[in-house]
Amino acid sequence: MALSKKEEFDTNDIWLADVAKSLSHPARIRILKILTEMNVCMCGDIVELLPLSQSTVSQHLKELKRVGLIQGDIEGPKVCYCINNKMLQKAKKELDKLFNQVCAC
Amino acid sequence: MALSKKEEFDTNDIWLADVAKSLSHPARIRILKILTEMNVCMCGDIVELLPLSQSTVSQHLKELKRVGLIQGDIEGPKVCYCINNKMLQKAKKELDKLFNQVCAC
DNA sequence: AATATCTATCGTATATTTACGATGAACGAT
DNA sequence: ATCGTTCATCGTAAATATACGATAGATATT
Repeated sequence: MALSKKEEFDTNDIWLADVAKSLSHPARIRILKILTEMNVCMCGDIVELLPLSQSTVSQHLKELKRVGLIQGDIEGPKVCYCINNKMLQKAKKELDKLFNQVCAC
Repeated sequence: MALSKKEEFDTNDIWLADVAKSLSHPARIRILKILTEMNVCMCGDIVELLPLSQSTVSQHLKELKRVGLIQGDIEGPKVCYCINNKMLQKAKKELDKLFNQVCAC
């Protein structure tokens, strides 16, 4: 694609698009739900619940961490993942704002 | 990537992920806002407002049409694009549901 | 110190996305 | 009938995403 033009858009639209991107794979939506149900859990727990390899799950976790929707705290050899409520609230708020702008809801 | 595993997930999660994917580029978020402001408009109008070529804008419109967030009605040589309120409402509702599930909002 | 466990990262293959110019199809106007 | 306008699609190139196995690093346990 030569050069991405994404950066030429509005900062907030770029951020919203980025949040949407992090939600754009069913595995990552499932991971958010799992982390909510379990409160906290390790990568290995999630691997057992998904039809994906450990390395692939790790990549999906990385993507969710990148935008800040989840956190990972190292606990010895394990990594304890959990929801980042603050960022999810922000995401919800901004998505709501978008939908209120573009849709007569 | 060999084979995509997306289809092995829950149908609703797949749909949500697909909606999120359609929102995962700032150009497409901007297009939704433009269509709301203008009520209806042609592809050419949008091209003038974005730093992208006509063919690229056409692709983005196609992606939004694919998930049903917008509609395109042919009017002679022109195509009249507009917001699909019904689908945006559904998207908003389902995203709300997700956030209410995964976040203590 | 050696071992087992857990997870991130590397290397790799393939699929998809993003971007553009060029072309062609559809239609209105001359 | 020809011309101009509008837009989708084709062909193409490069970037990014998805998936896996293998490996390496970190830390508990023995």
